[in-house]
Amino acid sequence: MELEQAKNQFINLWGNFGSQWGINRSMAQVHAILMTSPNRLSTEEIMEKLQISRGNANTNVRELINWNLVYKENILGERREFFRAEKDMWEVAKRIVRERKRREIEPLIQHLNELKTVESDNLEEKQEFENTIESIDRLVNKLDSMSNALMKADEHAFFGKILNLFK
Amino acid sequence: MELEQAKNQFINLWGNFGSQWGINRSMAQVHAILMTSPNRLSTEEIMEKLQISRGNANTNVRELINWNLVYKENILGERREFFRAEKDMWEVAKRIVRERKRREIEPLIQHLNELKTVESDNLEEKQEFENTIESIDRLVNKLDSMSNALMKADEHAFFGKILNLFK
DNA sequence: AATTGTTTTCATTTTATTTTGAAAGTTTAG
DNA sequence: CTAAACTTTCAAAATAAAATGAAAACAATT
Repeated sequence: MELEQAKNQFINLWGNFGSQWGINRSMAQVHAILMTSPNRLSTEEIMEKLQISRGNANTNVRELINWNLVYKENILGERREFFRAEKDMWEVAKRIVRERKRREIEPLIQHLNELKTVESDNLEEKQEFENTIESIDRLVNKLDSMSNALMKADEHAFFGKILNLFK
Repeated sequence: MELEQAKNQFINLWGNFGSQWGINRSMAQVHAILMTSPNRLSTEEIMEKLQISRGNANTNVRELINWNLVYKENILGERREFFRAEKDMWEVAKRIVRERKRREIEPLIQHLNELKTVESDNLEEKQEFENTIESIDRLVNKLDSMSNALMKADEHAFFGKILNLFK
């Protein structure tokens, strides 16, 4: 396949994939274009290549910077800003996990805690509700340990070996 | 907190959480109401409790059944259908992972494979692109092994112990 | 301190997604 | 067979989310 065509397909693919996981299409596409570009790009170039507006490009680049997936990078003697994506995908994955945990899982745990004990005359319903919340809470904590383990997996080579045992 | 209030908060919480992860709000809410109900519910009751239309209730119950998170369950002598949610949250998590893998990750792997080799005169860009795709491919496969391992984690008690080492 | 190049903001518009509800379809039972 | 009970479908409406672009803000340069 021709490179330009492949890039377009990839931008498309990554955009769709993102939106299935609650990341907006443009943000994923900006990420895609930066990931596949050998050099840093200006806002102008991003707008151009993705055919999106200045506001859209700006917002999503900044959002990617918040997620720590993209860096601002100056070019000597150039006034405008250039952007470069983190290219180590394992690093990217870790940062996404870290960020979604912070933004979504931790608040979820907070809220679940508040729902752990309720008052009611209907003992059966009360029990059922508390069981459900308790069960979700255990799950969330389990997933939390797992993700912590995984985030450290690459520091501990033997973890990778263990994973393969379960294949 | 009073039970009814807590249930409402939970429905809300679960609905929001779902939509951050690409599951639509009503579907997550139907799931929530079924998870916290001690008895199976009819479409009518779901409509009533969530204040949603018949079409909406029907569509999302069926979708949950497709995801294998909800069962149709008859009551003797009752003509209409009743629904019950899987209550073991670890089971729920496994089914969601399995389903999203099947629906989203496997097609992604397919597409990435098609992008693995490209033709271009611009060797630097070609290289950069191939590296990125390769890197994503490795990541996706790594995550795939991990999720396979995790899905079996509960069958292998010692895996859980290992996870804790990384805490 | 005025000009120019650049970034950011945000009210409005556009697009995408979700929900509705009436109609069509299906099943059950007399 | 057919009426009643119930489920499914889907075009249209409502809502939510994302994108636009012009104007404001900012920063560097003269």
